[in-house]
Amino acid sequence: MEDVARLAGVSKMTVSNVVNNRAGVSEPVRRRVLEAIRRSGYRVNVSARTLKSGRTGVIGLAVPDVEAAYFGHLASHVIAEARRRGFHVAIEESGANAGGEADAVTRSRTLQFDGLILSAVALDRLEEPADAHYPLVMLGEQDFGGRFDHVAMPNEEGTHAATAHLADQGCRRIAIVTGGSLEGVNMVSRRYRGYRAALAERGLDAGPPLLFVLDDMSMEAGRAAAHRLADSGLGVDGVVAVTDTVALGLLRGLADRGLRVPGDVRVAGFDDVPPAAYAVPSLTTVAPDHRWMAAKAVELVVRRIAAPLRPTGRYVAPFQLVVRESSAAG
Amino acid sequence: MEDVARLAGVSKMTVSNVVNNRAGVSEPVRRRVLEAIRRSGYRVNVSARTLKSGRTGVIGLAVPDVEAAYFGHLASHVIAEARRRGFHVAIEESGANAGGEADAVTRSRTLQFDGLILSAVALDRLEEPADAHYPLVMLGEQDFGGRFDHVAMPNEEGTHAATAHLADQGCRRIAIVTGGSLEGVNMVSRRYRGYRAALAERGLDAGPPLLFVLDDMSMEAGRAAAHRLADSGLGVDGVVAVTDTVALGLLRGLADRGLRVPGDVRVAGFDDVPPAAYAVPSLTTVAPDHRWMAAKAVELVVRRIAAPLRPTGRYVAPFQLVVRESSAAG
DNA sequence: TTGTAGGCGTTATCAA
DNA sequence: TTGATAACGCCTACAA
Repeated sequence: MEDVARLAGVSKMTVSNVVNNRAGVSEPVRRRVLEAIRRSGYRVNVSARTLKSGRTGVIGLAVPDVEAAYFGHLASHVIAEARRRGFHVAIEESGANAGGEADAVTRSRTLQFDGLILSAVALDRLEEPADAHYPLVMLGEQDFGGRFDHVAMPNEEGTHAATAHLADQGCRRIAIVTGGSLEGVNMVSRRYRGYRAALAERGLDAGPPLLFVLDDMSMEAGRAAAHRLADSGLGVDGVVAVTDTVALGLLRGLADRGLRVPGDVRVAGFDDVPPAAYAVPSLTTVAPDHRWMAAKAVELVVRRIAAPLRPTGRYVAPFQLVVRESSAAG
Repeated sequence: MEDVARLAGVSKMTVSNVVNNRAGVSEPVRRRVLEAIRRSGYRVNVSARTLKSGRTGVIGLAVPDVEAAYFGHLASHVIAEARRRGFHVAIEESGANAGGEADAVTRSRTLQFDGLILSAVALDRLEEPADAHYPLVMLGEQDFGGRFDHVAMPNEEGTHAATAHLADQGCRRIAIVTGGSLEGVNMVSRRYRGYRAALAERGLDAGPPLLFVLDDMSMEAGRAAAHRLADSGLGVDGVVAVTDTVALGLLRGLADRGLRVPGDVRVAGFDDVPPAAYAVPSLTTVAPDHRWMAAKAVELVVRRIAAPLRPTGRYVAPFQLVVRESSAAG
């Protein structure tokens, strides 16, 4: 900066004013400075600016697993929306466990992200006594008792719609394939509740034999569940999967056992990840409005960065049930 | 930091020494300082440290599209390897075009990433006169004339192996579905060359009618290509797809037209993304060693950060041809 | 309209 | 083994 100032024959302060487009710099001086910047290849030092201002202009996005299709999808929307608002996004991987998610918060502050969007799957009790007002927006399904801004998925509503749809297509023995804990309030328990409610309304069986619980929510686990389901002799004719990833594994596992979809079994997923539309058969699924969620989450962090003490809010994403081949009638 | 120093009754410098695990601090003092840190909730200010040291400890990873399965896959390996070496990874989206990729480099320097791994698909002539020694590692397929460290895919070798395999399975009319420019040296032209070579060795047809060029390399484009291919009357019995994403779209498009895979047409892809194993039918594909590539790329940036002037190198990833249902014999 | 002084939090250097 | 000082590059506040 000093070099530029010398080259242009002005002070550092004038250079700063030009760089930041501040008023009060005469046109000829401004031009001299810009020329000097160009010639010297000067570039502002973000660290110095950050040190002074206390802001980095970076929003963190912590997701359980960057590899999962769903998160790539989400990330691209968050990046776009943040850019629109003049922020930059840094993606963090938290691992799908409470420790990793708590670490992500700590790391986010250490790295001085101005705020963090945390797609939490495991963290239900987050303790942050030291600095309770770090701008933190929860994205996901758990219950945080109103302590954080929270963009939620339409978990119950979505699964309810998917289950009801399968029933409407003629399914009578509808299983659910899910993972994680059915205790407490989280994605899994909420989706399970939507499934139960839809079956109850129609007087259809629900009970444990139709409940398949996975160790994790991977494609491989979905595939294994399909094998168990096919071998169970339960006469299952419909399956609600807790996520599309699991559903895609299911489709594969049912194919392994020679079961036709939708001929023998109808399947519905949740998320509408891109591969869902291209699977063979294409996958019926609950499609939350990801763009809406991303935009909302970014809006909330940005607002909270500006006003750390404003009251928190909870917002549920709108969704559509996208009906495709995997649940076709007849 | 001053607070901590006061609390522990030492100087800021001693606090710094304790925080950084430097030798030359007596045990009792160290303990006092750690206790003071704990009580005060002190956290180092990364910006200040960066300002002083000129290093952020962050490596950028610029990918064309965070949404593509392949890049999520890659990113998770890069993150793991970087963490092992004490670096943090920031993921950037460049858009699959030369402008976006050049911007990614500029942004990387503005944001003061210590180095950048650039998965370039469009950038063939990168000009950076101002600061030619920014640690930059190219990941991908283009030819950079030895100006950068470069981790390349086994493009020709891989496609050659896939094409030869289809021929060995009995295919006689093998098409290729690809995208982008066949001019110059890039991923697409390299893969095309591997395909031509394998066909030539076996005296099989190649020529333009069997070449399907896409506008982009999306699933949707792959699907559309399958429709064109099915409607072409060319009697195609094998297809080499330039990527798995395209191949998965192809499988979908062939299903749309009632063509059975592998019964009527055999298909091979490139990348071995996770969904490839779970597709119906599961996809035969060229599987470059992604972990190896990620590790190599990180190793190269880290080395170049330490020694900006060392000579550049080019490294080609090892690969395996993973044979699955989509190319089964008979 | 432009310039000067001081400080953001850290660490390298050198002195005690 | 510990501490004082200066400097990293920028920006706020104030003075000219």
